[in-house]
Amino acid sequence: MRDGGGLGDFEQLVLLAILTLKDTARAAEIRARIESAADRRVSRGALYATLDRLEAKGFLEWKLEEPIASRGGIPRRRFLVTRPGLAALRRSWHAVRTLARGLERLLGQA
Amino acid sequence: MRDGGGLGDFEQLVLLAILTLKDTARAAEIRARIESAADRRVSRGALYATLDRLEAKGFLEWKLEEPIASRGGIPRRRFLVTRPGLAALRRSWHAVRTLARGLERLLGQA
DNA sequence: CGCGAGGTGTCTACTTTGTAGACTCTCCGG
DNA sequence: CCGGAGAGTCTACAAAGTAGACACCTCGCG
Repeated sequence: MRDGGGLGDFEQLVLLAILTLKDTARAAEIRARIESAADRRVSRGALYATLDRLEAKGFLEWKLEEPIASRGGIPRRRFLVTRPGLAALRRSWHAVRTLARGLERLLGQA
Repeated sequence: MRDGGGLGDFEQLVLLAILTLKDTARAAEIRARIESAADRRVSRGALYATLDRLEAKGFLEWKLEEPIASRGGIPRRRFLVTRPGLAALRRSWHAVRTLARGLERLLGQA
């Protein structure tokens, strides 16, 4: 499906969340960010599955943080959007922007 | 999935296309609009399946046009986005806009 | 008339995405 | 030792996306 360049709707939200969080993009933060922005519940399973799929497509990568963390020395993963990931996001964004042109008032973008 | 209020990415494009086409939203036009805006191929099967799903969810409705059409007197369906459909689209739009805030330059919205 | 062309909608079959919730592992405090 | 908290994994299924073949109608034409 989607030959490889397409993104599902949740995938888009995840990539956007990572970008806005910059270097603090950890699973928990990503999840909280999406939940507040989209005002809906996001299960951890759904998030990790999506992160895995995006990684498999080469749209994001991650590295472990220093396990120096005070609470529970468990190293957490920090996510980053790759070049291809950003490109894919741009394409999706562009398509929506193009189609929504002229409908701003109707959609209430204010 | 998505309790009923959510929209998939392609569903969003279809609703947007119908809105921009106003009263000329017929299957063929919708398809052409999406193909040019998203710059990708859209099979007729994919489009009709999505239109059916959106109708089942109550997000759009249609009525037959006068079969007066010159070429092939086949009555075509004209699609309309319903109130609930517009509301759902607004929610999706809002979520993306919120998450994308501050990333406009990066995404190249110019 | 009978037939192919062109346009509309239907159906089948399958892949990819989205999602929840239970489960595991580790470290911590008591 | 045990229970709690946090991070990530696994299972199993529902929903959305997609292509391409199929069916039907009307027109134009030999």
